[in-house]
Amino acid sequence: MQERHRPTIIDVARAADVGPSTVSRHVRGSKSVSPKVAERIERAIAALGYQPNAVARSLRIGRTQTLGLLFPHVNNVFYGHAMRTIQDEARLSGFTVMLLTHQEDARQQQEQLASLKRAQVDGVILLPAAGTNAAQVRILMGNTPVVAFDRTLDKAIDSVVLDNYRAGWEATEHLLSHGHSHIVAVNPAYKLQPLQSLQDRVHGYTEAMKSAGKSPRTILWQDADQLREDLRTALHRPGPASAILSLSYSVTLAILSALQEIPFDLHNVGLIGIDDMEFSSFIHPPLTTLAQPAEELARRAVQQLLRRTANTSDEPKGGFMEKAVHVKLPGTLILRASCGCRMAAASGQPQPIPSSQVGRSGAHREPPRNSPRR
Amino acid sequence: MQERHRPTIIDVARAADVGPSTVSRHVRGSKSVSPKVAERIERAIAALGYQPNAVARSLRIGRTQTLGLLFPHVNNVFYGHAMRTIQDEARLSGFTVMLLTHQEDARQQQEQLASLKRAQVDGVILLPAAGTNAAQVRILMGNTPVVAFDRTLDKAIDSVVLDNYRAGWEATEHLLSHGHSHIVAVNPAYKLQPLQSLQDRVHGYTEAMKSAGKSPRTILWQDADQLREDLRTALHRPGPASAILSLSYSVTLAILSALQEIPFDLHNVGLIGIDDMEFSSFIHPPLTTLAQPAEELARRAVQQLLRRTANTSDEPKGGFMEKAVHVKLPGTLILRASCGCRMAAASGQPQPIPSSQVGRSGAHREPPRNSPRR
DNA sequence: CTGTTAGCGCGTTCAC
DNA sequence: GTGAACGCGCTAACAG
Repeated sequence: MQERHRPTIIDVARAADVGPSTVSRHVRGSKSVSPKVAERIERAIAALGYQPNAVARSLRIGRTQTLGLLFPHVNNVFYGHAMRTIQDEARLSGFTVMLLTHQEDARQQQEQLASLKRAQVDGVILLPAAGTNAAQVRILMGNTPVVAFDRTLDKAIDSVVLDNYRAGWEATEHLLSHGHSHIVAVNPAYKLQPLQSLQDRVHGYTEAMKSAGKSPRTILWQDADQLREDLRTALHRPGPASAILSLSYSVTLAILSALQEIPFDLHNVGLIGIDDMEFSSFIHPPLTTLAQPAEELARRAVQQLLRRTANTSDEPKGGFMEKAVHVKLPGTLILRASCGCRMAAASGQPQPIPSSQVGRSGAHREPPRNSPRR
Repeated sequence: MQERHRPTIIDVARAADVGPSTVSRHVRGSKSVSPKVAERIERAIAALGYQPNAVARSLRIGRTQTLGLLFPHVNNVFYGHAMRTIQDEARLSGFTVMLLTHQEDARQQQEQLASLKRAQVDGVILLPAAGTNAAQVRILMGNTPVVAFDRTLDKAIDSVVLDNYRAGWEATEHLLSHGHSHIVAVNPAYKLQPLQSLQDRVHGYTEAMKSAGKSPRTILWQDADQLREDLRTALHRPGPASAILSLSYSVTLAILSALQEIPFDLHNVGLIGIDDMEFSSFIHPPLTTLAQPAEELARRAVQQLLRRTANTSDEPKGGFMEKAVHVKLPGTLILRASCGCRMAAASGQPQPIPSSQVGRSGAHREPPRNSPRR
């Protein structure tokens, strides 16, 4: 014999012998309810097992207290870590998070965005697929706030990203400081428009090389076979590359695979990957990486989004919405052995150092104050 | 000058000069709307950029067309893969998915479940935290269908899991077939009640060892230091262990760390991990694993859940709800080098074989037909 | 401090 | 085939 019908606020009101609005006030924590009444309500709630219907509440107040999260996928420590922090941070402000993935596909991304829009989320944190049309996103989302995460989208849309130029610069600097002079960078070859973030990393690399008087060389990764061959020649030709800079997570994976097939022992070449991996320390030698400040990025993104949602519910009269804000945070070099820091490996523990300090150490030059072109 | 107010069905009705209910019928694909009227409505929708309000609709029809997904976290290939498939599968039936994480914490899990309940999801796929009280879950969720994924919860709650007993058995068998006779299994030491799935794997291991006339030995992993020392003694004592069976993803990670610190070269010991890892092939030697059939598990879970939601909206009179169904699927041994299959390693490509075939190959004995105790 | 009333946007009878 | 009216569960005015 189970109850046919979820108890509503009215059932509770009846049971506690009060008006529905009093129950409503109480459950939302208003202090203007007398202790004795509060007590009765409390008991009624417990007795009936009442739980407020968030759907009805949302319809009434016009907000869902839900944030949409649209990521490419989740098989990446950084994504997972960011997602978790976003969830925690959102919960602190009473928001829940709805996570969707678009698999790096712009079409799927639009679909998912539409479904977030229909679900009336109060805002979305978007890690945009390559080739995303920012204008389309804006049109589709109307006045639902969007903040771009990890990859910028448009100068009109808030963003929170790694300082990619600096990341490229600093990783390169570190390799140079180990005496490597032939450093080759590996970048994905995107069919459509390339990712700005990756471009920036390349640019950081290029500038660091140039200002050290070395000539930059980039390998584009299109498929496994081609990458393997390109790496083979780069590593075996006269005046061979002595170090590799991997510009992204997926590229690092590809490089590792390729090296294994050549086969070429990682011990004979320097390697730094931008973006840390869960298993960086299990590679031989353990991989030095430039890790993104996941928590901090996540927190900033949520904060920015919540700021917008607060304004959105306002009338957009007078001041309207402020200009877009673009947050750019430095990464952290995690020194393991693959860059040439053998001592770090021997000591057992990797030595994370904020990359913002790297630039100040004697061995490194400061990168230019501002990343070029916005 | 932007529109103050999202267009509603009434705005569309006015613009098309019809009644709201006609618009409603049309948008939901009813055929009983004359072509000319349909045309007018279509135009009005496009002109206003109307999008149905899912919140209002949900309130009205009492369903949200949303499935809740509650996972421990997402930093695990299997989880990520499963999550993605669940999303795809759900979308095929017009459902969207809301993903939350509980960080292996029963308390957080309850909170998240409550929030799913409040959000009125039509069903939830739960990968339960260790120490979950099944009764509590049932009470909290009321008649919202729940299916346990990857870990069983209770015989009254639907579940879709790997055949863990068989997995333990087959992984052990494979090690035995390489001539290893001192095989040690490593299992996490849970503070609270242990996970049934892990118990089953241990049991499979134990039985396989016994029926081969060997004596099973299990190491419990409590913390890094203790594990390292236990492994050290197991590997160095007279009559040393020649192979290790890791019973879960996180344990494999711990073992890898420990081995690195001992230090002990993986080439001198056989190792199989239950649950595949993204980077299994980058370990030296590449790691043989027993992978879970993520897509199939995911699909089955969604199907089972949707079957329940269909019945739930029914009146629970007559037949009421059928008995819980428990799906158990075999895993797949992915042969790389760490188990002793050197040839597989040399050929470059790992050789996945359905574990259901393993038992039939000459070198292996059949596991008992049914897993013991339910 | 508390109860009454009127919608939020939509789907669904039920008449026409 | 089509429109009018009611209500899903809750909150935000208002009265009192």
